[in-house]
Parts: sequence; structure tokens; C-alpha cells
Amino acid sequence: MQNLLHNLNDEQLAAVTLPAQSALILAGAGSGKTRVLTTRIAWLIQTGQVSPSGILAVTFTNKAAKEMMTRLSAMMPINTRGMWIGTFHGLCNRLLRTHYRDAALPQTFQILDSQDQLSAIKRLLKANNVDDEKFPPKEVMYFINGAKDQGLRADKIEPYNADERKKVELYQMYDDQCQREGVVDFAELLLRTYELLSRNQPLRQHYQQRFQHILVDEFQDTNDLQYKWLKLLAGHGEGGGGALFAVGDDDQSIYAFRGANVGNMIAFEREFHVKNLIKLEQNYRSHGHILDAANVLIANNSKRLGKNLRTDAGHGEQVRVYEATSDLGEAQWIIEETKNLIADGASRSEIAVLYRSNAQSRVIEHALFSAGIPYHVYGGLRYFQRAEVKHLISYLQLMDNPHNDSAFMRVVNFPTRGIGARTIENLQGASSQYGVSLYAAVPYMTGKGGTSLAGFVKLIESARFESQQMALPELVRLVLEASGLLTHYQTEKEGADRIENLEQMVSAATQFVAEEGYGHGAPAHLGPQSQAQAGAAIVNQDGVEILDADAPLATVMSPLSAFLSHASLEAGDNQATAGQQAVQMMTVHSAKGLEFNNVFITGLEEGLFPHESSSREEGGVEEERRLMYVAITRARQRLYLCFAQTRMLHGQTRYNMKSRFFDELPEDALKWLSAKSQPHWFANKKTAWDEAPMLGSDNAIAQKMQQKSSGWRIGESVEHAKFGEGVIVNIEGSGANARAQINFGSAGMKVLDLSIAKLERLAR
DNA sequence: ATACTGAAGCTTTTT
DNA sequence: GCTTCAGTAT
Repeated sequence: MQNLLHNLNDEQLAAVTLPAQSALILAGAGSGKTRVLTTRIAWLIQTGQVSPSGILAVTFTNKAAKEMMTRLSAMMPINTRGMWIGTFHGLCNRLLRTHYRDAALPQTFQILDSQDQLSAIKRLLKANNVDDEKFPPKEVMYFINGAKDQGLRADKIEPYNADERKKVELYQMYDDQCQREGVVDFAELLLRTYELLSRNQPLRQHYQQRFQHILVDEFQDTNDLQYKWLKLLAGHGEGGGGALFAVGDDDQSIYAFRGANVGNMIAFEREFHVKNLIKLEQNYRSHGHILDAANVLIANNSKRLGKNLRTDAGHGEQVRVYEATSDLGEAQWIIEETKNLIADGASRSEIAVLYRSNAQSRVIEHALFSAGIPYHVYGGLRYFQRAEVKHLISYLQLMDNPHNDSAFMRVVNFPTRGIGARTIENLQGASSQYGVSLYAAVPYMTGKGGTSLAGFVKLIESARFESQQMALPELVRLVLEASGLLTHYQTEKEGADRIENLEQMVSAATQFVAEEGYGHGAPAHLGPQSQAQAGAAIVNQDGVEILDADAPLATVMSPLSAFLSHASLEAGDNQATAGQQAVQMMTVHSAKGLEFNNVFITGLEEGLFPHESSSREEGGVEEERRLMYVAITRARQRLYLCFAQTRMLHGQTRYNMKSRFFDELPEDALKWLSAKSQPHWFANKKTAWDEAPMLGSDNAIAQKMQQKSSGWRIGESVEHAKFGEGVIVNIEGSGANARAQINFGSAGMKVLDLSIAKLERLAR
């Protein structure tokens, strides 16, 4: 126990050893948050305050859950079994599998990922002749998910106009469709569990009593439903239950756009009468100048719980700032500095290039590629999202639950087996006429289409029959071949990678079976035997039998069902070339939680970062500032900020002002690298890089002429007495008639007569 | 059934 | 400017 608490600072120690009451830990970036969380769990168990089964630890990502598990098992070799550590969705899946009857779900219910959900909605709209111009599928999906994230069913929504009434109706129809097909979307996992526990008192009480300590990571990212879910499990308002230990950082709340509500932190403090608010402000990551920059910047936000990071490390180097003439110039500068860093002995994987939006990566990628510097771009398609893998999964899904129409549609004619659009249309007609799934509607079909459909059904049925006694990996192999997927890609020119991905599914299945504790060679279809065998059967005082979802997943669902949930809930890595010594490129969002010795934050321009769409939303700019705060605090030793005067975006050249965030950073922490009189495109010193975007266009040359005659240049920074700082976006006319279109940022876009307007040339 | 072609979209993302 | 997708032409 002594070693456990050893090396914790006073704040951390206080947090770890809090009494069993609700607590809010404000954990700054790099303050040892995960350490506190895991040590808290270990301390609770080792001091005998709780047994492992009394612990519920909730995270947002599988990665975070895994990390917690790993650290815990390093702390206490034996005791991790019985603890519930997982994501909101993973835990809900487990609960719903165990109590599927009470939750009114089929035992083999399947999970739709966002892709599947969207296509399910498209199908719904089409089947009901809904005008998808007026009700775009994405918007409908957004509406449904938004409602679910707030815990609202369709019948609880009061529509305020006709369009909304239609959306509510579609929401209800969508839920009915899902229920018919035996599928649930991500939000549904949460909502269904919440409703199950609300409605079923014995069940609720059982889990409330069981989980004496509920710990939540990244609490600032919880949405309304997740907070309600936590309150329910913690027995809030029911006189007791578990102690909720919430760890989060309001300054790092960057997911409002997907429903996260920072207000949950304040609500939690109030509703749980939190006496123990502990701030972890000691930072173990960044040098002083970097931390100063972060602190001063975030102080510009009004809605904060309040926190100031400090470090024992020295000031370190100043933050280096570079103004490039173009996005290409910016990329070129990043290459130069990266080379310098590598020459200084920096590891490539300790260099991160961050950007606000994915579109920015391409220019930088190109430059890194040309310079021969290995790089790795985060984001993009995950393993289980790849088309060929999804196809294979669809076959497996149909074998486990043939009523999954999304899966049916995906593979009924892939590889092609002569089932055309007309046949499908007829089938859909039969399906809605008889109110059954597409699969179940096949027997109603006659003629040639009916025959080929029957052939498809036979394929699924016989694969299921043949695989009855097979272990999961063999089953996957069987389907791979029986489906014709393998042959299909073998004949395709570019199919080699896809075949490799498909083959990997067999190993993924092997690995899964081993890790999840399924007996070696256990038949993939073997369901949870009897309820009595699964976990301990508990009878409460009302005589209701409760099955605790304690047992390993193996006893609650078949290997195949489990594997399919795994594929939906854990999309897998997106990095094909992991482990390579490469420069790390990613959006600021995906950098959250990571740290690097050297960090570039790129594209620091008004409109890009802060993003233009943020100014339209309430609190949008504050969220962008938190995003910038996250970006800055990723850096340990060196931080580079850069921006470009001109940038190609959506096929158009844009002239942006430098980001307002520069004005919010402490001057003495910054070192401006670009000279005050930065050469523009016309200056003698110019590179091919900088020149490139202006060449090859008569229009560009004509503009140059005009610019010359007026004495002003596009892209130039100016200051106006009334409108403040701005950037010249365009110049029309010449001489006395010259007029300039100027972007004054928050003051808006103005067209000014250059012979009249008093403009100051602004040197940066 | 496949291949091309035009139009739309385009901030951030995990489950 | 580039990608994705739906719809049409062959």
C-alpha cells in the first residue's frame, strides 16, 4: 500500500484517498489523471473498502479502458477479474445481453455502426416515399441521435412545426424498424439500458447495491443521457447507492458538437452536493513557456470552473511562430524544422503535426513525402469499416440474425448472383406487405427473382448448418469461401489488399476467442447455455430472479454474437503502418490525450482555427479556444505555431487573417520567426513553393498589375481606424478607382475605396 | 452489370 | 480541389 501512494503529489494523494462520497476531480492536462483514477481503484480494493466486483469504471474509448486495465493489473496482479471497466457502450452491451428479455431484445440483437444506421435511415425514407431533399438522411439521423442522447423517445418530443412533426414520426418509424430487425444503434445501447434499469426496480437496486464505487473518466464529455445513466446507477435520488468519482477537465471539453455537455460538471457538483472538489494543477508534461501560453490563452474563456497549471520544469524554449505566405510555404517550413529536429536527434514519432481539419493534411503530406520523411496520418478507415470486411461481417450477421435487413441488403447481391434492382424492389414490397424482414419475405417471391433469392437464403442456411459444430475461426473461414467473397476479390485487379484484410478476419477471430475466454474450439453458435449456468442466479426479496451480468461474456452470448458486437464496438486500428518511426499527423481532436516532445500547430488563421462555423454557434469560439488549449498542452518541449497568408481551400484561394489566438498568447513566451517585413509574392526572395499558387492563371497576372498600380497587394494585412485589423482579399479597378475588398474578421467583410479609406499597412 | 459522369458536399469523432 | 455517391448510358 505504501508503494501505491508513494510518489503521488498532495493533490493526487488527496484525490486517491477521498472518503466514499461523490467527488469531482478537475484534472488539468498532463496532471496524472489516469494515474489518480487507477490508483484510486487499487487503493479502495487494497484497503478492503470494496471488493473488485464493487467497482464500475467508465470510459469513452476502448483505448482508455484498456489502458486502465493494463495499469491496474500492473498494480495488483490478481484482482482485476470481476471489475467492470469499459466504455459506456461496452458496458451497456453487456447488460443488455444479460437481460435481453427484460430489455425486449432478441438474444442475438446486433449493433449498427454509424454507417449502418445511415443506410437503415435511407432505406426507411425510400420505403416510405419521403422526399430526401426535404429530409436529408443525415439530418434525420442527427435528429434521432440528438433526441436519444438526451434520453428522449419519439413520443416524448413536442414538435414545434410540421417539419419537426415529420421527423418525430420518422424517428418512431426508425425505432420500429430497428426493433423488427433486431438491431440497435449506438445511442440505443445507452437509452435501452437506461430504460431497462429505470423500469425494473429489482434489477436497478441490484446493480446500485453492487457498484459501490463508480468512476468516470473524461466526465466533461458526457452527454445528457450518459449523465442520467450514471445518476441512475449511483442511486441518485433514491437514497444512496454508489459513490460517483468523476474526473474531468472543463477546459478540455471539445465535443459539444456530438452532444457532450460540460454543464454536467456543474450539475454534478450541485446535485450530488459535492464537498470534495479537488484540482490537479501540477503539470508533469510541458515546459514553462508552453504552459504559460496555455494558461494565458484559456483565461480568455468566461465559463470556467477555474484552474491554472504549474510546472517545476524550467521555462524551456520559447514557442516558435512562423508566418508563411502560402499553405505550401507553411508545409515547406514544417519540413525544414522537422529536418532540424531530426538532425538534433529527435525521434520522428516524437514530432506531431496538428491541424484543425483533415483537409489541411494533404499539402503537408505531400511535402513530407517529397522530402522523404516517413509520416503517419491518424484517422481514416478503421479495419472493421473497410468495405470487404463489412461484407464478410454482413454474412456472419445474417447467420446469427437473418432479420438484419442492413446486412441482407449489403450482401444479397455481392458478389453478384443475378439479383437485380427490380427483384429487390419486389422483395421490399413483400416485406412491408407482410410486415416481415427481407429474409423472411423471400418465400413469398415467385418467378426468376424468387429463385435466385431462394438460392441466397439457401447459401446462408447451409453455411449455418455446416458450421454448427465449428469454432469461430473455422466458421469465418467457411463463410469466406462459401460466400464467394474470396473468389470475387481474387479475380479483381486490385483485390490483393482486400484478400489480405479478409484473411486477417480469421486471425482476428482466433485472437478474439482466446482473449475473451471462450473454451478452445467452442462452437461459434453455442449460445449461453441455460440462464442458471450463466453467472450467479440471484433471487431478490420479491422472488424475482435476477441474473447478474457478472459472468464472462462467454456465458451470456455465443462466440459469434460476441465477435460481432466486438466488430461494431471496437472498430479496430486505422494504422496499417503502426510502430514505424514516423512523424505523426492528426487533427487536434484526435490528439487529445496524447503527448509529444515536439508539436506543430498549423493553419492558425481566422476561419480555419477558430473555424468559421464556430462563430455562428453559441459558445463556439470558446470551444475553439479549448481546442487550441488542448493542442498547446500536447507539447512537452517544443511548440511551433504557424499560419499562411493565402491558402487553397475547397478549390478556392483564401486570404485569411492570422488567428485571434495569437493576440491571446503571452508575448514573452513567443518567438516570431518571420521577419517584420515578410517578403510577399513580389519580393525578390521567393521560392518556387510560394510562387506556385499564383502562376498559370491570366487572372492572377491581371490582378498583380492592378495591385501594383494601387500600391496594395492581395493578402496584405491592414489596419482601419474603425474596423480594426484586416486582410485584403481582392482588389478591383486601378488608380483612383481602385477598391479593395477587405476581411476585417469579426467586423466583417468590407469593400473600401482605396483613394478614400485610410488604411495603415500592418507589419506582422 | 458494369463503367462512366456529373453533382453535391466539405469541421471536429467515438461508440 | 478532391472525394463520394447516385444516376445514367452502354
